[in-house]
Amino acid sequence: MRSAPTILHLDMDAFFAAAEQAAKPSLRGKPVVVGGLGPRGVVSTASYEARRFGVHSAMPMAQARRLAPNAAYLVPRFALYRAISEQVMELLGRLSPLVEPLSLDEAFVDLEAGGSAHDTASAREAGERLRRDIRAVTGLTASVGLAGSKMLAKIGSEQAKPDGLVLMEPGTERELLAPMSVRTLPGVGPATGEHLRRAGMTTIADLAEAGEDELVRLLGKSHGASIFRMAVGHDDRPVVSEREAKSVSVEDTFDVDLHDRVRVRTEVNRIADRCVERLRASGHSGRTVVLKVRRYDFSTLTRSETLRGPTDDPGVVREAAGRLLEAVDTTGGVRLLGVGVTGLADYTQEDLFAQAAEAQAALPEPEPESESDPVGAMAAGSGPSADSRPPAPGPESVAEAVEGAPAERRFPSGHDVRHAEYGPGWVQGSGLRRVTVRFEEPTSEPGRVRTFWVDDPDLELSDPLPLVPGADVVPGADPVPGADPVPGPGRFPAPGTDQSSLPATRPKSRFASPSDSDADRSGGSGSGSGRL
DNA sequence: TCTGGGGTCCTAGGACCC
DNA sequence: TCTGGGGTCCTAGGACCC
Repeated sequence: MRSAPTILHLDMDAFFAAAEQAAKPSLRGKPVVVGGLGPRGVVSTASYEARRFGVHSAMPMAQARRLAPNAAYLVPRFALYRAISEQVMELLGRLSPLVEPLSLDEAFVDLEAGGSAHDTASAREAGERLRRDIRAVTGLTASVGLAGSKMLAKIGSEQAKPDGLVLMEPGTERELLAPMSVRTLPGVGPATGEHLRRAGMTTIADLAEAGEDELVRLLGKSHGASIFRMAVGHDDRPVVSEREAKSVSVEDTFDVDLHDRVRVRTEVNRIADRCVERLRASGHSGRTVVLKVRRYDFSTLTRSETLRGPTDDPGVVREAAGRLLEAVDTTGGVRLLGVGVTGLADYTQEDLFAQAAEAQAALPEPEPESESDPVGAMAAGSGPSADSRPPAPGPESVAEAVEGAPAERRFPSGHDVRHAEYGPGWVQGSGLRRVTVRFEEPTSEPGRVRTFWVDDPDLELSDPLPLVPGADVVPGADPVPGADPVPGPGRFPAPGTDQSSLPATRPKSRFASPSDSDADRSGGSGSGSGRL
């Protein structure tokens, strides 16, 4: 709670979908839906054009397709979003050392702590300048809320959407909040909202009037008290830049329910390995292993086991998860499996027993390699399909590959490719061993579509291109002495300078094997298709 | 063609300990 | 010598957020 609106909340507009539209000229102004494309996928982000059809986040993809059959459907490309996010976070870092990222596309900034604003006028100016800079550097629009507290800044950015700025003058918070729905408050979701509605409270004014005791009685001590404080405009939470991770987990929903107990077991092993990979990558070990099982009827249960000490050994985590699985009834089918690790130690430390075991094994003759290779460990237990499992979809989807055939290259819908002759483009759809590519790039005119065999040697997957030419350089920014002007890891790869500066790639030839099409009948499963 | 994946925080009961 | 109290850890589940 402060007397000047110097807490800023930034929220990128329809982030994933907007990033895809910026990367793919033919999708601009069109409905775009990003999310899981499998039979059990849900929507991550819908562009504003798609929202007009009623499509929104968390909606089952099947429902979205019914509502907006002509939208473009794309899988998320986190590498791209991360690269953009780093550019944005870098801009925020120029405003203040106190930046609290909430996700790839959202963050709080304490402008006062950074000396970049001290009153209403300077805060508004900083917010508008930020929006301009984000647009210049990323090509995307963002919304900004400014207020004297986190809660109000966040409500402000929500109201500002899309592409706007809302500043809430301190002192006016209670009257601003009064008429709003209880659901506006962070922490009031469907369940709490329904609970409150049954108690006759629908607006924030109702909450303030009810009083703290009543809300505590209704919602419990912690939740009730915090909701009451928010309802009367009190929120003293500071912006904190460093937050320690508390858990790491990996989960998979299967395209069809698993019934075979052996298969369930091997999937648990696979998922445990992936979880440990991530655990190690984060520089942690953990003490409690959690198994999550969602059954055919969507009922979900978790089982956990706390070890004697933290571990980052894939074998130890596998075995714990396996033991936990023993105690779970899976008859009827398993829809989802997950493995998580909590009780993180912020350093990597070998499990004592594993260490002892290795020491034993090493006695006759030292074998330094034992388990330094999580990928190898992964292959060991996951059978013949350990081959190709690129980032994308559900575990079952490899089944598309023809049996007995050599591992087929996958071209996930929406991903960037480069063709030796036609240059950069993106996968519009694939199936029946064909890939349909639209040849365009962020800075080009909308391009044309061609179809190739998946094994065409001239076609290969490529890294995302920057959305804005020379995007790595922030305009008008004083270079900080000794500092890398580019966000470090995950930055955009250097554009192929020769091609990207040329005008749109214009295919000269009328033919590309095996077929050439302008209409987009890729013959695929329909993924990523639609009239563009 | 119903319902993802990665997280955080809170509650509540039982075990265990002093 | 009626039935203690409080703190901490572990486990399971649920609400919520993006």
